[in-house]
Amino acid sequence: MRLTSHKALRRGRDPRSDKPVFRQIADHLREAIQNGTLAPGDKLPSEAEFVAHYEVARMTVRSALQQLQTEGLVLSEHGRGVFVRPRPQIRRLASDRFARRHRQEGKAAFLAESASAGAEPTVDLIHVREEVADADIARRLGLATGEPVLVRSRRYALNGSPVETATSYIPARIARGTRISEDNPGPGGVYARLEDLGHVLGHFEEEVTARMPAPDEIEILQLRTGIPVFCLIRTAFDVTGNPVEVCDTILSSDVYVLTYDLPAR
Amino acid sequence: MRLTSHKALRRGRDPRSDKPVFRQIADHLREAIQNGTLAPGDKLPSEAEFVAHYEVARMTVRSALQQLQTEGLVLSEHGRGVFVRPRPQIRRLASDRFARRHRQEGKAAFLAESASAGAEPTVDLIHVREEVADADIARRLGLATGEPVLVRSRRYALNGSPVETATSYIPARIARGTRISEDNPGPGGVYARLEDLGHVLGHFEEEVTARMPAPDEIEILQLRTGIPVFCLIRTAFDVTGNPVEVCDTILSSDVYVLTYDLPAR
DNA sequence: TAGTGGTCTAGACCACGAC
DNA sequence: TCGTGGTCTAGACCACTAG
Repeated sequence: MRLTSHKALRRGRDPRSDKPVFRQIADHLREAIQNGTLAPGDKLPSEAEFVAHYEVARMTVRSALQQLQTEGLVLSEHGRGVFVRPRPQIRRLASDRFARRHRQEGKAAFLAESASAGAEPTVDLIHVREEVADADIARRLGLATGEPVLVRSRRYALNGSPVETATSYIPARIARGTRISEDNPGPGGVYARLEDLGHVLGHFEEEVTARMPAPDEIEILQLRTGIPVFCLIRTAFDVTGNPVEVCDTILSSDVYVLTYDLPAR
Repeated sequence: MRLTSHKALRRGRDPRSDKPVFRQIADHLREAIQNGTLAPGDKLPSEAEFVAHYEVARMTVRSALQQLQTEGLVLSEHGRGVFVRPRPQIRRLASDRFARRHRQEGKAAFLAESASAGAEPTVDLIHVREEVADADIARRLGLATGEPVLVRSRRYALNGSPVETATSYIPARIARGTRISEDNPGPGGVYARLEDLGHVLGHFEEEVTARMPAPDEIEILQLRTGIPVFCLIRTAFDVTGNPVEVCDTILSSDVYVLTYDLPAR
């Protein structure tokens, strides 16, 4: 980026504006990013260059850059510089992604979709254990208080970048002693095993919320500042209407577009 | 909140931690908020009190508070103090919210849901005009380039607080000269009028993304720092599979839970 | 080693809110 | 008026990256 002259900004506030100086600088840069003057991946001028150009203190420049960072427009790399955030490859999650026809191809949902998108999927951080369900999970699964559930946690990555964590809860009375309790539940995943066991799936209910990530989520998903997460809580019901599984998923929101089909009647 | 003594934090960094001081302060406060020591609505100690307690510069305290603000945990009010963010009343959007049986009650979706939730709904900022569709809208509506669309913009509020903006795009060849072009489209809303005109609705496709809001969105939805927005782009199809409307909706994510029903087959 | 961003200090003046 | 947070300055030292 070439710094053009903005005399009005020098020596304190622009008299034509009551906006704080750091906001005016942030607005300049935001506009440059949105109109393409600064393209994704481009390096911004250094803080020192901004200080010289605008004739302000370094903290004022940093406030402007911080503002853009919390908007998710730029990212800073210690020792390298500040860059316009590149747009990651987008993953679309379709509402039919748990349809039986997909399970019958023998692949779990994540692996099947990734393969078709041409990215290299990996799964790690698998923990499988039994616990007493917390109040919310127990309510969703219709469990008695104190009833045990099987908890399956895993993290999914594409081309080495984490994109999603998921934690499944299955009543222990269903899962105990079956392949669902093993690290690898086999072809088609947990849902295929549930159907093998006679719990034919009828439908799913999915709740979607969004919020800023907690520090532990930033770490596990390697998130950048300014990127919210989607929280999905999905309940699987069998054909008789009984809940058989709850899955709590955290998605990095810059990677995902969720698509749903809604009925008109 | 009563400030307990944290000698380890005084006089610079805790030698047992390589975390920056402002992060340690933020972590303390985050924990107090999450374990309930600081309840929603509570006032935090003033910056001056933190400065005296931790024996750090004011900017260090402000960095910690800024951190919590971008996480959406606290909000600051100029001249009053910093407060633990109160949780607003939640609205659930169900996937059957555009079902015909709801339209037939004669109410548009937003008003019908709000009434049942006991909140006072208002709609303002209505603009109705004809424009040339941009590339994305034209693609979704299957329009020729340059073909005009009717654009309907409005903002919805509950009990005086804005919660949602929506912009509808309807091909002008369908809407022109009908009640759809008027400010008040009549009972049941635009969808009811489309069906009156013979465009019987078949289904909707909804795309959900989340991101940090742009400054104009912060203003129009009166958002606080640290709250992402949902972006919904919904396309309405008639029973013959032709798109008849696209609706672009921005939701404040701390007010909404989206719920969807997914098929298992 | 030079340049970058990350943290921190110790002040200053201002704008807003409550009393 | 006084206490609050908002902005800004002019430095300092540190940690990371690159050549």
